[in-house]
Amino acid sequence: MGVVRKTKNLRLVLDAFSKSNHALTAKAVMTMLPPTVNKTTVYRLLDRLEDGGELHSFVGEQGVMHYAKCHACTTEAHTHSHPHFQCLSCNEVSCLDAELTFPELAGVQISEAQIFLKGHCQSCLPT
Amino acid sequence: MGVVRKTKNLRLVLDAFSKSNHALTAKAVMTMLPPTVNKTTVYRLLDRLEDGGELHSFVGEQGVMHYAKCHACTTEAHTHSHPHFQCLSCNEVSCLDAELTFPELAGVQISEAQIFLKGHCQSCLPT
DNA sequence: TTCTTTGTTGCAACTCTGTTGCATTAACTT
DNA sequence: AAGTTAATGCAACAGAGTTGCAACAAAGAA
Repeated sequence: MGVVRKTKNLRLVLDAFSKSNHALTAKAVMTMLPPTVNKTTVYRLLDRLEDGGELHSFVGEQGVMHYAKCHACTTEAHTHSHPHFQCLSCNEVSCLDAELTFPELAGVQISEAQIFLKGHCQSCLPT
Repeated sequence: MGVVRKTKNLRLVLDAFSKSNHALTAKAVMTMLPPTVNKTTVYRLLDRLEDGGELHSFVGEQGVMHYAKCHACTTEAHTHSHPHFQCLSCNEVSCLDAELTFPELAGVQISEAQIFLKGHCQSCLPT
């Protein structure tokens, strides 16, 4: 039990993430798949891929789940503590290659961090 | 136009935030109010208080909106860029008094930051 | 190849957070 | 007190995500 089958839909979802270097919502993935694919299937595929370590997820704008294929992370070391970034011009969400360390904070012991940054990406910055 | 009236419900919501030093969800606020108060009213009160600078909001766990009364912030300078913290034991969400500065990150210009940390609070840490 | 097992998909219904339009009520002004 | 305008309740709705179940398809066994 627990065997993940490499179905056509699963491959299509992975293709979608390979094509765009950005993070995608379930809704965004659906538009990149044949319209015959049910939304329940998409949610389940994303869950499966996350469990399998091929994607990681984080809460983005408006509390909507985003999924991304992280190039820096291996299946073994899945410390997705890198920041995520949304450009205020093009609205694309992407992972940033940076390790953030936190200073000692008032009496609390930190074990996880979710950092969501907003600003302007390289393509959208005035030259 | 635009006059915010100090109604009974508005005062009750503010009281709820004064009583707990933690961030509250709309749902949590509802349980602290008389059950006769409609949920729509609660959402509107929270919006009003945020517009008026008495509360600030942020996306917490599971993408759910949290509201908090921040002691460090004045009405003029509402840079709610401080981190928010959730204890993995007691699940309470609170504001941390810390200013975070970000290092230069690969080609992007950062203007906003949402930091959500998880760990263990002082009360829940083994002594 | 065919049978059987077991994982996958589609569908419909549902949960949960949050919003909107509209009629009614309550606060503030004069 | 009367008029104005904001606040409230209600019902219906919207969007993200989940669940139960029947039908289907992939992988292995015979």
